Amino acid sequence: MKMTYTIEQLKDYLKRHDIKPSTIRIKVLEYLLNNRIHPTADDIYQYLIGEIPTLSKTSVYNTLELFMEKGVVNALSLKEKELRYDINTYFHGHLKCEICGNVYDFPVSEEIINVEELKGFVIRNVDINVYGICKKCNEKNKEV
Amino acid sequence: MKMTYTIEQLKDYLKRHDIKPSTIRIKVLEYLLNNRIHPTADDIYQYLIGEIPTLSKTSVYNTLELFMEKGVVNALSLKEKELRYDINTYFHGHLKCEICGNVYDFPVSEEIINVEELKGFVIRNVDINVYGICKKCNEKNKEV
DNA sequence: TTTAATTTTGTATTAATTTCAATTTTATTA
DNA sequence: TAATAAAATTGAAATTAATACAAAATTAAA
Ligand SMILES: [Mn+2]
Ligand SMILES: [Mn+2]
Ligand SMILES: [Zn+2]
Ligand SMILES: [Zn+2]
Repeated sequence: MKMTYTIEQLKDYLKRHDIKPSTIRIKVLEYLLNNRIHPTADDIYQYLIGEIPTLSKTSVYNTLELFMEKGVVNALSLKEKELRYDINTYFHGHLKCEICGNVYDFPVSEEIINVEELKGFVIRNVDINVYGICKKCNEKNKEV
Repeated sequence: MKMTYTIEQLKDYLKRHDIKPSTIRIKVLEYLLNNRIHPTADDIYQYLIGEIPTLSKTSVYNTLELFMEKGVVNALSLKEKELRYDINTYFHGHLKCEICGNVYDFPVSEEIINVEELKGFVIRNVDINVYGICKKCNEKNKEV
């Protein structure tokens, strides 16, 4: 894991989002910022248990719940059992490769929701999820 | 429930999708065609148990699984616990009202996925999910 | 320090979905 | 038609991500 943030930066990030910094919250934030792979709660737990041996999974869930309330992360509801979490809250779409399981970002125009049928709706959130095969896996397939 | 399909029509619908028609499959299909509310497996079960008292929930799941394989329905993975099922497999978006819980359709241009970043990807499926407040609930709110 | 507030933990619970073997129904063959 | 094979359905148990919640630990305030 590339270490690109100081503890002070992480603390400030949390404070700016109205979150009191605790060890666990700082570590979860650090993980999310340094691993932009749309991890599941378990991904985060499995990594952090190596750093905080007393960590409970409930704490990871609590932290992510708080992060969601404060707008630090978005949850991705893809066609899979577990939720994934995204520290990038800027409007964008997701592609899940059904071969390798990776979830990639791609840009989406906000124009999508400018349709007559949505006039009168209050839009709080938009999720664009694409399922298919990523470039890498596609090229690997051709070789065979 | 409006009854708009004859048993023969329902049987043909299944046959055209390479599905052997059984009583349960016909009933589930009929429910889906007549109740375009994006129901959950439990919605379907709760209604059909009144018509088929011996029905098991597993059969509803089995049927929906088969329907998905054969392209009769799509599953909607919204930000909620249960999956919903949609007999309308034509490309369109969904809006979930966070007040009344209803899920509405809206048209989406397929242009969305024509972005440079998706070149090289094989796209199998696109989900557009919007969360907010529907017109009805919004107007009800204003009154208060 | 003492007390109060907050955070973290661990266990139990929930609930949608899946698994799978047994049973029932339907189709095929003799 | 009866016997047999194949397919569909059932029901109970297992799975598992997420939640509830009270006790314990940590941190902040008085
Ligand atoms: Mn993302
Ligand atoms: Mn729909
Ligand atoms: Zn891939
Ligand atoms: Zn509504």
